[in-house]
Amino acid sequence: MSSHVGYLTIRLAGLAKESFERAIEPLGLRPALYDVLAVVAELGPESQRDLAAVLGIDPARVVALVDELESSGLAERRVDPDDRRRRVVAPTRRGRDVHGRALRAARLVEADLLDALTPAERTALRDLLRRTVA
Amino acid sequence: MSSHVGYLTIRLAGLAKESFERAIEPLGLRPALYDVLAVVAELGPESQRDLAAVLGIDPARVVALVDELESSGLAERRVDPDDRRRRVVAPTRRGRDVHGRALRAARLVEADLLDALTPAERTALRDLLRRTVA
DNA sequence: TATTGTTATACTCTATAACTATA
DNA sequence: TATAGTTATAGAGTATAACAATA
Repeated sequence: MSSHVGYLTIRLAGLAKESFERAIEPLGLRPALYDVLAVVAELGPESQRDLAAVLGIDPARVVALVDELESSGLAERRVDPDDRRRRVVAPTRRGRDVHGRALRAARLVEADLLDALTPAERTALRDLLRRTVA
Repeated sequence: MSSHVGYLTIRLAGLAKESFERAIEPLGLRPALYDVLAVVAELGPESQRDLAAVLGIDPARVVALVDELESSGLAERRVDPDDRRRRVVAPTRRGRDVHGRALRAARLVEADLLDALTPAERTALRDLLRRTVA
């Protein structure tokens, strides 16, 4: 319909998100769960408050997401001995494994998404997007 | 966090959508309402079924959206005399006016979004996105 | 008194199926 | 019987405020 950058970006984001959802669904993940798992797997254990800050979401949402990760055995809460109000969220061994699989799935989705572009064009697109969101 | 195209695209789409929502909110529109109004204003009157097909949404959703456009005086339903099951949706004069204002607001949002890029880079980004979603 | 996490509530958006009226 | 539109219902996702435990 329109070929404005805003419109095209929203459409491409929709495609990317759908493909990503399909790719991580067999791992028992949704994008929101992936985000939490990725932070604790890549940045190391974090308190729920810090997780909320990093992810830019409300601390109340983190509760339910960590509940899910915990009940599917991908992460666990540990009470911080220095401040017993804090629950530090850490990935389990299986959580790390699933995170690795999800990362690889994401790379495949990305390659498929950019199928029509040459390597040089992919780099150009990435750089333009990076400068625009910065 | 990540600089994958998929992630950057989802972030940029979020920014674009938020800015667009803020820009059209004073006009009494949300993105879904804007989409319907844009189709009837740009492509001419359409049946609700055709609207659903063009927009890629369920006909049941169109009902509520057209209800809203109608009650805010931006569009109106007319029974098709040739097939009295069909309701043709047409913009009112005020609907056309609001659509024009929303379009201009969208152009400002777009310019603001691409502030960091040169004109040549904006064109390049648009072309790369267009080829990727195609 | 302030902060961390939790619970409860409500609100938006959307998907689905059942229903009506016309054909 | 098939189609256009409508209504009702339920589900996911999220925002908000009140609450309990700890500092």
